[in-house]
Amino acid sequence: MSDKQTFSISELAKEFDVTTRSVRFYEDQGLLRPSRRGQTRIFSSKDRVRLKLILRGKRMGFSLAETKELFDLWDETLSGNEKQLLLMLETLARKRDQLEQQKNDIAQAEMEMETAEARCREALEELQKKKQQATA
Amino acid sequence: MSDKQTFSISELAKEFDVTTRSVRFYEDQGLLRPSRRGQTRIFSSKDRVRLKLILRGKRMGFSLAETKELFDLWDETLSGNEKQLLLMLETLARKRDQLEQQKNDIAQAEMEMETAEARCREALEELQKKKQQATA
DNA sequence: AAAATACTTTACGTTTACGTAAACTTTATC
DNA sequence: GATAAAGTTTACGTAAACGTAAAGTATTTT
Repeated sequence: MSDKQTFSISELAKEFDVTTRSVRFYEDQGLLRPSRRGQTRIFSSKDRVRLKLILRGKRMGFSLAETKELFDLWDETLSGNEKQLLLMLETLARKRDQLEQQKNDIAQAEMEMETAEARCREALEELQKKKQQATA
Repeated sequence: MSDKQTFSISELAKEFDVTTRSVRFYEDQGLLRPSRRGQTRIFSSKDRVRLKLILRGKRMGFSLAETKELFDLWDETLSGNEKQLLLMLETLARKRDQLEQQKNDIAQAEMEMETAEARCREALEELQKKKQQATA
């Protein structure tokens, strides 16, 4: 199934639950590079991986431009010149800091949500007591 | 320092490194509710907390509308009626699922960045070897 | 061969989250 | 009392990420 070689635009759109409009937009912005049979786009499994990365990036709050930068940088990195390799390492380090920040944010949010939930449950119990008193 | 009771718009903007424009915009959208002395906004420490939450929300990929919903919901929750309490609990549960998803995304991203970094380092070592061969 | 289906390009519209400028008031400083 | 500094409202502008037609092509199904 997933080791399929090529994909139509609607196959990808369906699989990842996005519109074809979005997929075409991502190509427009240089994030995907499908080949063509006539006019029709043919997406490779590499495109598929990239689409997955794009969407994960979005969920993590990355802009398309940021994601594109990473893609481009990685492509150049593969060309194997030293300067590009070092640049990539720097970029990776910065992104890691971002991820650390996000993990902190999430941890904080989780804690606050736990205390919020606890308060809700307490308040609910209070209400139950009053109900019982009313019936007594 | 931080137990100050009131804040001017520029104090808050400076502390959180945002523009006054943004702060006013957040008020416009109903996320902050400063009082006034004449025309001038006076922010409470509650507003300050909310601003912090807004910005963390943004880093986590939340829209202002989403954050506002949470604020409003929490305000109504405090009014203590049962329906609101249950609604809040539901909402908290959904948000938790979101956080789980984000944690997964981050974990994945971290793994991929590690392998990317490893590849870079390998490629660099290759280059070093070739350099040595060239000098030999 | 007619109709439905899937794809295409072009292009204007929309929402979010502000930026930026203009014109004005209030408060602090020299 | 002038002038700078910090605040205000009003309003138009903008970048990002698509939505939404319009109008056409290509293929498949009936």
